[in-house]
Amino acid sequence: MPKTTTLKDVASQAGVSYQTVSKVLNGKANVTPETESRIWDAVEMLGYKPNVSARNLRTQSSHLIGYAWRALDENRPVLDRFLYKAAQTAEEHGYHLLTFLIGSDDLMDTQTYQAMYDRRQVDGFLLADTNQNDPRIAYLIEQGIPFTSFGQANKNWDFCWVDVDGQDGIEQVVDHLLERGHQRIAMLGWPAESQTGQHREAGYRSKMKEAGLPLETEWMVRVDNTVQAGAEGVRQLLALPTDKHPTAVVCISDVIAIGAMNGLAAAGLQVGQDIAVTGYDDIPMSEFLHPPLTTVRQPITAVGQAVVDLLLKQINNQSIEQKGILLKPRLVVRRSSGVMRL
Amino acid sequence: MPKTTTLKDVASQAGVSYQTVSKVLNGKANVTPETESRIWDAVEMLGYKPNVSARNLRTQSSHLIGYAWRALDENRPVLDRFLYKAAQTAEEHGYHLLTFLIGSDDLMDTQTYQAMYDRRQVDGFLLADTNQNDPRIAYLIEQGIPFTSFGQANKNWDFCWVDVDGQDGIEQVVDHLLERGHQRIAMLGWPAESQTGQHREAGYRSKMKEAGLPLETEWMVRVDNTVQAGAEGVRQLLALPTDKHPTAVVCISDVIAIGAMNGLAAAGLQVGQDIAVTGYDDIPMSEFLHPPLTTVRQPITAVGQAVVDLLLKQINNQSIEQKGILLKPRLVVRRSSGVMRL
DNA sequence: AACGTTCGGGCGAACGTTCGCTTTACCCAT
DNA sequence: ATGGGTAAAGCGAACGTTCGCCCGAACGTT
Repeated sequence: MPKTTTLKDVASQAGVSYQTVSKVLNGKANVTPETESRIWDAVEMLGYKPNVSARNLRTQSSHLIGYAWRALDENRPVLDRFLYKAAQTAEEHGYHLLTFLIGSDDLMDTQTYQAMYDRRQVDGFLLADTNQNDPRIAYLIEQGIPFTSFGQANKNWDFCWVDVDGQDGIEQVVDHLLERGHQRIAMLGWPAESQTGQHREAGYRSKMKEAGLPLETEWMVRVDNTVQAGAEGVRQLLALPTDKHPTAVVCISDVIAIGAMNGLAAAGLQVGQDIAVTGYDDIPMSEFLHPPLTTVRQPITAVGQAVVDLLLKQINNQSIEQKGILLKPRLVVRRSSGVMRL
Repeated sequence: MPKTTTLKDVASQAGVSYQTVSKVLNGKANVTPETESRIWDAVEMLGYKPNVSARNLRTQSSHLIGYAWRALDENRPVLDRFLYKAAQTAEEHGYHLLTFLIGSDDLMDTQTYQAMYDRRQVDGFLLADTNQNDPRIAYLIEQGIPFTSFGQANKNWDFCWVDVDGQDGIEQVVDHLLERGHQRIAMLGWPAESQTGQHREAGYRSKMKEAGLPLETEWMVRVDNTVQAGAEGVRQLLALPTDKHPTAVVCISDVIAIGAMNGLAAAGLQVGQDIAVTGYDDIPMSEFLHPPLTTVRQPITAVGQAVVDLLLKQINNQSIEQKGILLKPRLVVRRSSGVMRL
């Protein structure tokens, strides 16, 4: 193990005190240009890199952002993109992402967050997959711990979040289907607890209502976010009497849409021709499905960046002009929503 | 900001010196049971949590494992499972995963690893998506920095790795297809640089040879790991003269298999009936494709665990009985490999 | 000639641990 | 009584920084 070089090594090389080296490195020094360059030369020569533990101890901060993985679910493609951009933004500001695991036990989970923060292992948290009344959020607010969430929560809570306007996204989808002449539009949504699901569902309801179309309860099917559940969902729709068969199925995610497309193909229907299917997320594969999937693209990288920006402002006690940021998604039309035969 | 409680607080509460508290907490103390319980009570009462920065500074270790994200590629489903289990195993030993980003510039990348380690920000690294002669591996070996990789590399290099026997996996696939009577078996592989791709390809070659079947060069198509490329791959196969059309397509990954299935469906072929398709990875969706995909399931969680175990042994200077671990995958038969009509 | 000011840089202290060595007190054998 | 041994806990130092304050020299002013 090669001896690690410290400030003192650099100092004796440059012929100054080690504290002066520290100041120069942090740009807080008042030194002659030649002393400064002597110091930089020494730093370069010895390949000095500051020891983060020492710095963290002194500055009482870890320059680490905690992010908890709850489980490996079907939403990973979205979360991965989110995390990637978040990590990138964090690094631009000298921070890194620290991963830890939580389960599904609310009490235990908040304790995990608490432990991480109490030990000063992280300076703050990033949350995703939050629910309405998420106990983690309640806890973090109460403790005054810096955090930002991807996703809204209880309207009465005051905290930083970034979200994509799911209602708007589905409204764009339904508008698109209405334009193509569809009237019997069904929706495969998520279980009712899901807050994100509720927002997207609201988009479906509002546009159907606006178009003067009936909100048939049979057309609103709630399923888990898996391919299998999507296939099962369309099976339910196809079990309806023929005059109630939808001509379009709005799916709340691409994963479900893939299941729906499989299920419809298995029933002998040509997606994009006999029936329209739409998704949500624009996962990489969507473009290359058979047929390519009409879907909604969320500005995930913008979310990742905004979330980290907001978090760092909290950590560094900077003023925050706007605590909640709602971004608009964008409809991506492909062949799965076909052309309606009128 | 509530004042953080330190060893000294606990000590004065328990009426001992703070160093004694430290010893008790680390199980290195020689104290009367009653003193010990007084200390534990104080710890409990004040909710004391050790400050990791201070501990890290003192012990010269960060209890952090570095993992670099190279990019968001189609292999994420596998890497996510790997990472999840790695994080879990790490936590069982008091370590956490620290994420950082690298690009594709070899020199810059090794510098990033170097910087992370020199600052003592991490105690070691986990690598994935490695190539033959990966410069990161060369660098880490040379510097004597602890690391373990998911995937082998240059046979002449001496380092810790865990891998899944890709040759064996594809051999199982080909055996399965041969049993079903297939003779005209094609393969969609990865670009020739990919070491993992080479291993899997070797499985194809060896079994074809063993069965006395010709290795037609047209049946070996190399494509990128995307759905699109898979579809393009089968298009090439279908462009062959009819008597050279394969009856089975062995795909090197599920992602490519999905593309292949799409491409075949688009050409009017019934996968699992007119032609067999197999994948590799058993991504969550495979089971629910149309038809369900015959594929190879890798023991990814075992890999994640083994990789971390090996790394921690290096970090803690424990003896390592075996530096390279090769695990066997398992064939999962579903309907996409159909039943050959003989 | 005596006196502020400014510049360049040194110095001590502290962040919260861990760890090895010392000290105190007590017990027992001589 | 004296000494040796051990158990229990204290003590000093160190890990590598950052930060505020102090100090000496050089300078110009009255």
